[in-house]
Amino acid sequence: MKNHQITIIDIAKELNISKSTVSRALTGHPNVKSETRKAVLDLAEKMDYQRNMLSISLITNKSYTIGIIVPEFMTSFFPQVVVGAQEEAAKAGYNVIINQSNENYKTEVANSKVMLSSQVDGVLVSMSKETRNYDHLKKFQRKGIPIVFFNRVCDEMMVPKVVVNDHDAAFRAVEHLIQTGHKRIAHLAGPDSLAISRKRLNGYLDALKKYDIPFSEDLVIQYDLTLSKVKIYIKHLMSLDPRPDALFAVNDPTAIEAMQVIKKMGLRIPEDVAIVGFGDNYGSSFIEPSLTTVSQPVQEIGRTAMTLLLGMINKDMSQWKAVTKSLEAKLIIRNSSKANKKTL
Amino acid sequence: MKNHQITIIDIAKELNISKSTVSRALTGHPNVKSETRKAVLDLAEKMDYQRNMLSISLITNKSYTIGIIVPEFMTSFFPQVVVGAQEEAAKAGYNVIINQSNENYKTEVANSKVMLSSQVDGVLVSMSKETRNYDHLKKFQRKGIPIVFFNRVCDEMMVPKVVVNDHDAAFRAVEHLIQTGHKRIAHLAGPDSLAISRKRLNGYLDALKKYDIPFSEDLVIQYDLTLSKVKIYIKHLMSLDPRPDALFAVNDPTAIEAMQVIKKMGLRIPEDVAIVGFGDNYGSSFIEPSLTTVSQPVQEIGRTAMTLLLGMINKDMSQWKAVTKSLEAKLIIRNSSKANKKTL
DNA sequence: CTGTTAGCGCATTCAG
DNA sequence: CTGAATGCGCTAACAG
Repeated sequence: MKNHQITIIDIAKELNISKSTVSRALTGHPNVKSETRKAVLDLAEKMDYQRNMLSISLITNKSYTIGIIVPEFMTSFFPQVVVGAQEEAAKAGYNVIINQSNENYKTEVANSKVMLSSQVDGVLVSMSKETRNYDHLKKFQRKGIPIVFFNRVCDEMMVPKVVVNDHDAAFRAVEHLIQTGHKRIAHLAGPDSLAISRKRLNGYLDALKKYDIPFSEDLVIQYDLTLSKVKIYIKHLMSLDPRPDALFAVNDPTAIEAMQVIKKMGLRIPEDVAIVGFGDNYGSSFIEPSLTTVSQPVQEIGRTAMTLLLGMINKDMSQWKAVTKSLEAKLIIRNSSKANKKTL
Repeated sequence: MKNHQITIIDIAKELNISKSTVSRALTGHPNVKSETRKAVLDLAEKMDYQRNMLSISLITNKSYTIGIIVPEFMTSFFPQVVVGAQEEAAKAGYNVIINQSNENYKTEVANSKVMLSSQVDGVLVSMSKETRNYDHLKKFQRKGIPIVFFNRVCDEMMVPKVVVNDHDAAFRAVEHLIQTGHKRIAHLAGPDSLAISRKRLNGYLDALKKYDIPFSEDLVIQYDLTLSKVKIYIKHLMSLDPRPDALFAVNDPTAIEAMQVIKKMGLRIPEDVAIVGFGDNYGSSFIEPSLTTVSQPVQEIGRTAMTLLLGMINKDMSQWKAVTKSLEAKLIIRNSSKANKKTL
């Protein structure tokens, strides 16, 4: 267990010079004779010296670590965002520690405590679907630790956020269904606690409104994103009379689950029911029929959020701006929503 | 930028007692009068005190951080493994920092340096497909930092490893193809640098041998897992005369990519070509036709590897054992490999 | 150019 | 039970 670690002192002793000189040589300080520097560097290399970031962090009060809290890692969305964020952080010499809340409020609170005691220099957060109290997140603000939200953002907090144009994208998705002749469009929506659910729902409602399609309460179901429940809702929706001729799902996993159920019921997609999802998750392009969906610039979301965060870290708090970056999500029309035969 | 942090000193001053008493109270040391302890705890809570792990780590020479190096985050495999590993680490009070090598040797080396300077207490590694030199990983061993491999393991190093029974699973996959009447079975294999590629290839070869099917060199292509190249190989394979009647792919992404190409060529799956993949990645169950594949206990791989690692951390080096845990992967028969008509 | 000193926040001796 | 002193590995300010 005793990790005997090579330190600056070892190098100093070996070379019979002072620790500070070694430190200077190692950190590229100008005031070092070039031969001394070379000797130090060579020996460090030879002895396999690795600087101990812990002590540096302790002194500089910077850990060069960014915390990322995500709700889940099951679908391709969050891992992809993390990839983008990580790349950007690495470029700037920052490390990333990742915690997943498992869509669970308590875990999210615990995660944020971990981040705090790990002395992260900043956090990227996408909230769990359960989160309705934001004290644990506001704590970062209070402590002067920059926080940036992405995707599942917190309306209550005045901090930078990275989202996609959910409303518009949802609007266009539903508009597309309308324009291909669909009239009874159901919407399997997300929980009201998430702003993205509300925005997508509003996009749906506004599209109906624009095309004078009466809104029918029966056709909208808000659910908690537990995929296993999709079956119940779809069976219910498909048993309505008249049956919906299209479905707009709050995200791709929901849409894909719905498709399986619908296919098993013997209904044809898109002839009987057209489907549109949201997210362009992995698999959406090769499910049969391929899923019409809204594609989000996933990695870019991560990169943008991280860039925003790193910007804050290097600026004074007084200069922080609570910008909300809205990235472009665009509709990808595939086979699950071909024109409705009856009307074309 | 000035993160004014609340320290033990602040609490000590406020309560007019010594720092050591505060420290003792906070760490649950027995020798503290219970009212003093209560006062400290209450004030700490009120002042929102968070212990600074950095300094503790510096003293104890333990960072309570585990590094995980994975090749990629695009498919569902590694994120899922990480989920399992993280959960296990969290239970034991450990944090996880994740780096992806991007299937790139140099990045992997850089990652391992980061881990080292972050003073991780241990590392979980799945190597990039390019990695052929293991010095950067052996360095952990030399420094007494426990290392556990999973999935993409290093044969040269005597350390714990977590894998699945690749050979047997591949054998059974190919056996299944043979038993359903296929005779010309192609194999799109992974690069020779990865042990899993070799094991799966050997499983393929042994299955052919057992059933006296002559091995044809034409039918095996090793490739570097760059999905965009699959098209070329499949077109080539399908142009052979006689055409292969089945394909065993080294992993699911490869199989899925192959299926798309084959379908576009106008061939029917499984009638003209049966397909079997490996991994049971996300999407394999709902691609059309659904993909016969080998399912791996993904999260369990992560959990097992982390358990092994944590075990080492708490033991003396002399007690470390280089066990190789082989988890059970099992064949899942779906529609991409139904029996060959000609023979049944 | 180089050495000396102080101290980051905390746990842990050693004395009371 | 409590306080004072030491030091983890390193950087930075201060003297040469």
